Amino acid sequence: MSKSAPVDKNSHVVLVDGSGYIFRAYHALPPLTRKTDGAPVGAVAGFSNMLFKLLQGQNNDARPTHFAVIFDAGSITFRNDIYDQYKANRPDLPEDLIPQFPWVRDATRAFGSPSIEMEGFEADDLIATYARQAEAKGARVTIISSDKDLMQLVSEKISMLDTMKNKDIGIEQVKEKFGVSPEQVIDVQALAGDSVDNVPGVPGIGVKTAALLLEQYQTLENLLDHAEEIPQKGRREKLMANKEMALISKQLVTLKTDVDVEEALEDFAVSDPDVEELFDFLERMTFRTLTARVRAQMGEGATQGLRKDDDGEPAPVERTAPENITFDKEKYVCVQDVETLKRWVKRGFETGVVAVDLETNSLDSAEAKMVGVCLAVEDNEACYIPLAHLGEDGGGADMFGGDAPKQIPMQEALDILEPLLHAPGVLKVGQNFKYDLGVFQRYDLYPAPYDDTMLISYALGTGLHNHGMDALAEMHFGHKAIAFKEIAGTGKAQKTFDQISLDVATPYAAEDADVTLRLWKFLKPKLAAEQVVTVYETMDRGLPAVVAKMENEGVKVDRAELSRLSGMFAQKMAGLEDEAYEIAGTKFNLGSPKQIGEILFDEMGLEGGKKTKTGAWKTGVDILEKLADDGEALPRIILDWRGFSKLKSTYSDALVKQINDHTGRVHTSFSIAATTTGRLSSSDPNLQNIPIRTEEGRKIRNAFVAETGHVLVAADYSQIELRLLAHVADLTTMKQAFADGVDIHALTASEMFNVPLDEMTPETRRNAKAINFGIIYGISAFGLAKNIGISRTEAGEYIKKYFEKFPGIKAYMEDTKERAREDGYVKTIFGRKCHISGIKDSNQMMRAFAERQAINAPIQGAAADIMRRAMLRMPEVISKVDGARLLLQVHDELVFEVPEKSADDLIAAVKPAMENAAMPAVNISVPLEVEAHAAKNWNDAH
DNA sequence: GTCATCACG
DNA sequence: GACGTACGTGATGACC
Repeated sequence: MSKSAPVDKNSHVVLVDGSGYIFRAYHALPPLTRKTDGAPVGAVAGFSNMLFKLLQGQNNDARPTHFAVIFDAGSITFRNDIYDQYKANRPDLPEDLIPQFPWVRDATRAFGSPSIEMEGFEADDLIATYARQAEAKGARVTIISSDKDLMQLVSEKISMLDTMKNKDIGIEQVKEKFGVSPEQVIDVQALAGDSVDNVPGVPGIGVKTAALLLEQYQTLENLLDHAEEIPQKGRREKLMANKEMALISKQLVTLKTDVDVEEALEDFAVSDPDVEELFDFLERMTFRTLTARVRAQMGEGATQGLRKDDDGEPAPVERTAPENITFDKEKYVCVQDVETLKRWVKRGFETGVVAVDLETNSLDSAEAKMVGVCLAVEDNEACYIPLAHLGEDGGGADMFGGDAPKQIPMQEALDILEPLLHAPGVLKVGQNFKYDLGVFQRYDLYPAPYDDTMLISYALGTGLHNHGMDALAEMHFGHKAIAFKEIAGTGKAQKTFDQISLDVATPYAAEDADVTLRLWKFLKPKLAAEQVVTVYETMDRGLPAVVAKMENEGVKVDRAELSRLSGMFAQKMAGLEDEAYEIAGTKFNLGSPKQIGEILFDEMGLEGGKKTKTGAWKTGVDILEKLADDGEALPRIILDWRGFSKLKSTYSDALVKQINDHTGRVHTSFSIAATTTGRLSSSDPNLQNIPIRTEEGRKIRNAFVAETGHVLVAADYSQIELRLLAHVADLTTMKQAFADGVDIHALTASEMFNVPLDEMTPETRRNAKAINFGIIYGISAFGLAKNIGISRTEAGEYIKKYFEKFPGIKAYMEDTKERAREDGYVKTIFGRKCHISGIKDSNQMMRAFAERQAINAPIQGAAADIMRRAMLRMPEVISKVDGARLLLQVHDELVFEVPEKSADDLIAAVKPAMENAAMPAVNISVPLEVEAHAAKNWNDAH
């Protein structure tokens, strides 16, 4: 199948570590199953996608000229003759991975690539042999793998590529990892050993120490010869006692570069795959998306395009749209007269389900004007109703007046649509419907009932993918919708939708509605199948209308006060700059971490510098704080400057720019389906991170004010996450403390350190508080130690003590991790599923990270669920208080604006509604408490 | 576009 | 005694 071509300096040889890839794909990718029989095919899918991309040359700057996938054959190799324990502690293969091995080889052949393996050799040895052969002929080599054992091969000509992280591994990256150049990697590995492969190494010597020793002695052999000269007693003795082990280890980690291979390198020249075989394979695996991609790439009947041309130059990537018979854009209709519109409305009443999508002239929903409306009632049966398109751009003052296309007058069209939008018997379906509802609200339309496909997808589970239309259409239908960029252009010259001609606008706009309706048909039934109907109905479904209203309300900020603050911050910064230049003896940019690092550590030569992974000096708060404590003046100045700079650029300057011209208020955008835990997020501007912790920062909060005659009411849940932890982990002592209204951090301190409550020092309480938070975050000794500035050992003891004093916590953590491993997700007490990826990762660090996420998600998620439930009830709750409006949500806090005289009424209504928001779904075994205060500005309302 | 930093819960 | 970590977000300026 593959053909032969000479390998020379113009060649690019790509060698894929097939076996390594399978394991990583298996752990990193969702457990996809085959549609025909439910067989596990996740790793095969990941592998096939990667092959396709690599052969196209998407991951590399140059396409391969020679390409092969190399596998391990069997598990016994010549290394077991050297050391019988080699790879002896490998865990058994996961059951659902085993059947995928032969299919991965099938995939390789289907894509027209050689599949190489040899009894008695690991894939790594074959790769090493071929790579060195190609290098000798002057070719460039890319090894597709992230296996550190292959890093010894890296050279000027040979590099590695980690396709999962899209990360190139060259000489520099190897030096970072091992602290030595590639030639010395085997010596480092021989000393440090490897627990994964069960390479013994020298006990007590790790990579860091090994690199240090080799810096001095160059080679392992030289080091061992001079072992008795090493000054440190421990190292000397270990080295002398383990010479033999070190040498055996070196043999184990050294890859063979002279395997008597059966296939010649030249025979790896890429050639066209057998199209029939390829599609046959893709169909067998039921890979819809990839099939569409391959088809799009190849064009109908064509086999070119996947591979290089004969002249060796990369062929241009063909941009053929996937021919997808299910989407027929020809059938979309542009509605320009009243009679046709009435017929579409009638169709909507007949089908009872209508996808609705608005086109506007701006992404900013507080600003956007309606430009057109789309409806879809059946597959391929969709229309676009233009309402405010401008004429062709032709220059002249009158350019938008004269030649606008024929359109139904806006108000007339909306009057015809209104009965449909408000009909209780017609379900309106949107995708990210919050946006459309926000615009509709400003035209006094309130579509209901409605479904939101983005939220349905979110309720089905978070953490696997985002829930935007492009992702959903691609994932479920293998369909790539027209991108807005394609019709409007990019950058400064980008058109707004009202400037786009109707023949272009119609297919784009109608397609979105068509896709939305199909997504609804596909996803809605899954809610029941996945047992998340209650999640969707009671925590998600109604949010778009509530949040759209909040965004439209906006919040008032005091422009003059913010400007005054900007001036004040600028003055303080200027003063600090002068002081800093004085000390440093030179001018520099205080905003540049790079320059700060160089001045502090290179020029001034201060101790305690650490480097980031990119090799720059670390200059974070913790580092500078430490230097300042040691009596250095400059770090303190930099920290103060940074504080003012942050306040000025991110808040006082930025907020003024965000004041809407028409409303005079600031309108944020809340994302309802963005986070993995169920929280909302806020952006443009982010109003969920307005300063509060420092005195200077709180001045920003002073500038968030109520209208004349009104006040802001801030209502926040007190320690909701800790209360939920006490509930879900069934922590008896803690639950009792909450019931009794005891200071929970003081209680913790008293339990942990045996101090009576009335003798508690603030210091002790603060430490206990940090531990409480740590538990919620999936505590680690290192993290706790860093946070409260104690040793890791001490932190470890605290944690142990905590587990003793609060039995239940340990069980909760273990159970949660177990659930994540078993199911791939964890659930909140309200049933929201949060997928945790990486929980089975072979990398210990990734796994630990996933475990902490698993522990945290049900707690943070339950708090988010409760807040969602509370928000959904707010329209009803505040309707009894005249003029009360919900403005903001900050995770455990709601901010309202209300006429001054009604503030007490509002608090009386809101507080119990929030406190009982978990009911009736879950009866929390600790009381939830809400604190609410009213004031003229947000700062004083706390 | 990515990184480092820092604001919030 | 080697790894390198507290959970969830978004905005900024510097730098490539």
